[in-house]
Amino acid sequence: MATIGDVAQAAGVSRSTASYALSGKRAISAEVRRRVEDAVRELGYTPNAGARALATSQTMVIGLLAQFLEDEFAPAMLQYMLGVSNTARELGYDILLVSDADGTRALRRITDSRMVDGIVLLNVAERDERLPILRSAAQPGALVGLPADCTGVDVFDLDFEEAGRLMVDHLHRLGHREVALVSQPEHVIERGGAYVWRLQNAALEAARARGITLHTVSASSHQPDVGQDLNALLDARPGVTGLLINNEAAAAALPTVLHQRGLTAPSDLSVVGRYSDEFARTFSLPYSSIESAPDRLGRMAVRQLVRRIEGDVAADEPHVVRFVTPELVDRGSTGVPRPA
Amino acid sequence: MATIGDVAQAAGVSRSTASYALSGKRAISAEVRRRVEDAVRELGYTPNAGARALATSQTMVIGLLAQFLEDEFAPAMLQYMLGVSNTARELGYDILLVSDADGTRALRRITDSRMVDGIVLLNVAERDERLPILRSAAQPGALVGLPADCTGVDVFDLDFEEAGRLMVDHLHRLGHREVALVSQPEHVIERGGAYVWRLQNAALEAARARGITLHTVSASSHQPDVGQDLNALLDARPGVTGLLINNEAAAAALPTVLHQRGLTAPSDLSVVGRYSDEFARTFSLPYSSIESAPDRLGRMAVRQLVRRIEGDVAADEPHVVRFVTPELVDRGSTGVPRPA
DNA sequence: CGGAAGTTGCGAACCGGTTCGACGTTCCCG
DNA sequence: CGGGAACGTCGAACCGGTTCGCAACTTCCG
Repeated sequence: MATIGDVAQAAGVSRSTASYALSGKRAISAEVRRRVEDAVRELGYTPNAGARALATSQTMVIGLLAQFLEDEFAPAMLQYMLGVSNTARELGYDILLVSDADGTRALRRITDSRMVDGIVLLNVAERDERLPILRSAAQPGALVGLPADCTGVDVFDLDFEEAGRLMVDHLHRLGHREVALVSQPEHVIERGGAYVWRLQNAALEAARARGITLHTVSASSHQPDVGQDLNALLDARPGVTGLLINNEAAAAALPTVLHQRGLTAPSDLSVVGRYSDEFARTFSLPYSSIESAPDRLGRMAVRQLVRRIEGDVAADEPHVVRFVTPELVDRGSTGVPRPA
Repeated sequence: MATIGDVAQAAGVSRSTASYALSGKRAISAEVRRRVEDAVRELGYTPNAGARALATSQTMVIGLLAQFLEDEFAPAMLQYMLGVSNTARELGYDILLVSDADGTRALRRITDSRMVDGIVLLNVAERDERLPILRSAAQPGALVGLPADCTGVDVFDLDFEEAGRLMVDHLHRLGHREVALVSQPEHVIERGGAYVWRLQNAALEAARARGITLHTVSASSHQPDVGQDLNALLDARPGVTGLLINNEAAAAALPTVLHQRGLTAPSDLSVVGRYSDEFARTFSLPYSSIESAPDRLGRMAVRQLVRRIEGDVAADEPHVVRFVTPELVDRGSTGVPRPA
């Protein structure tokens, strides 16, 4: 492999001159620049990433920490990952993918060894163990998901409170008076998936304000349990006319369940989910839903992270906590409640 | 951040001694080793990855090229990625995730700049444009997917021919005489997804040998087109008693389609898919299927790749092309054909 | 015509590791 | 008791870039 020394020799200049000719950080005569560029092309020179990282303390790599936990719905995570990855490439960065079960050790490893210039954390829990490590790291960090303590990092998340209100309001306006909300499994909540609570509490609050009944249940994220959970719910609450689904697996399982019970949306039951449009298309989900905007969140996180890495933002500029406003995508799965 | 120089100073030895004490590549007295290790702990020393890469020409990073193309089913890819990522970590390697649309440029970039020690290619097409680049790279490569030309790389794939035969045999044994095979969209085939042909041709061959009729169709990989494609198929071929699904999106859409038509498996129609068990659980798919073993394939690819990276295999040892034998997972969606 | 300012390129140092050759000790054995 | 081997440590060189300070050569102006 050609080094910059080879290029310099071929162009008849010193190594430093070759470097400056390529980086443009000092004035170089047109003639010399041409000779250097020719040599680069002829030798097929590409700078060695390790050497450059050593010299500049910049790796042009962003660490992406994605935990694939039991009881969590993996395909939903993929969309965040792609949002992050694509945006990073647009900005000139590569992605180091860390899917270790032990996120804390892995995080320490890649920050301490200086493999990355910054970190994106997905799947952030309320009291995320990775956060203290990230705060004490030399590299900036951006989160997708809202922890209890946001100091020292930039945070991006869907406004789950607003999402909860939106779902309830939508059904309320159509005339529904008894509705059920299907949430993530208990494990996810215990592990600190605060977004489940945020949506649920706001939904309960809105239901109370509007004077409608809202039943809340947790459903599994696995087959066939989730189907049983849904069936149990429908058995136990025959008066329910609307279903709010904040659980991807439940949304994916719902068509089959409704089919088996001979029910159709929206004539028998109105349904509103919370997932991305991409997810809906992939899984053939015919339900209106709150767009969770994973690609947009990933994009925002990387944008801000790169601004910090490149020092476009003053070191003392306060960190941001930014919420994406949820929007309801109408797929025609809601209507007036069936007569009792 | 502490450097090895700081460690050496704190331990009262030279940098080289500190290095040897940590690597164990030369004999070091117990006393000195202890002092060095104490200093490491005290200072929180972690070697700088860039410096080490420069000195050793080893980055301990594997490049993972995953293309997320239009008309391909993203969640299926995720499982290959996780198989690769988890195995890599077990063996001490990190993963550089490359999801660029332009895989060729990206591949050249990461190999030439020496960011990675080896490459895993997913989603390999019959005449994959990335292959010539990979062959001329200094790093070894492993593929998941079978290209036309396998020279210079290690190749791992499901035995799709056997899968096709298995599907046909299974229904034939149950007494089916008219069956349809739903394949990937035309685009996937045109782009070189040879596995579609491999399965289909073997299925046709087996059908001919057994004297049963096999209709073949391509279905879209998007909603709602794929549902229409399935409906069109069932309309056009009322005599069909069995369905073979080599298309993840079609498998995911099938429950809804059958429901809408008032059909149930296996009493009205026998169904066999081709996807992983993990996929079936995630998507609530109740159909028996040929296990596509993405985690196993990813694991095999990384294992062999690391063997080559670490020189455990002679440089002239021939490259391998290894097929995983498909197995049918019975989920009770097949039975004797309904009487005409 | 002399000196200040601007241009252009070079040499050397540095980033933080690894590794080779050499050197001083200690130990064993003839 | 002398010589060679084994052991433990060190200094220096190297990996391949970037960057700082300086010097040579022009150019311009008073």
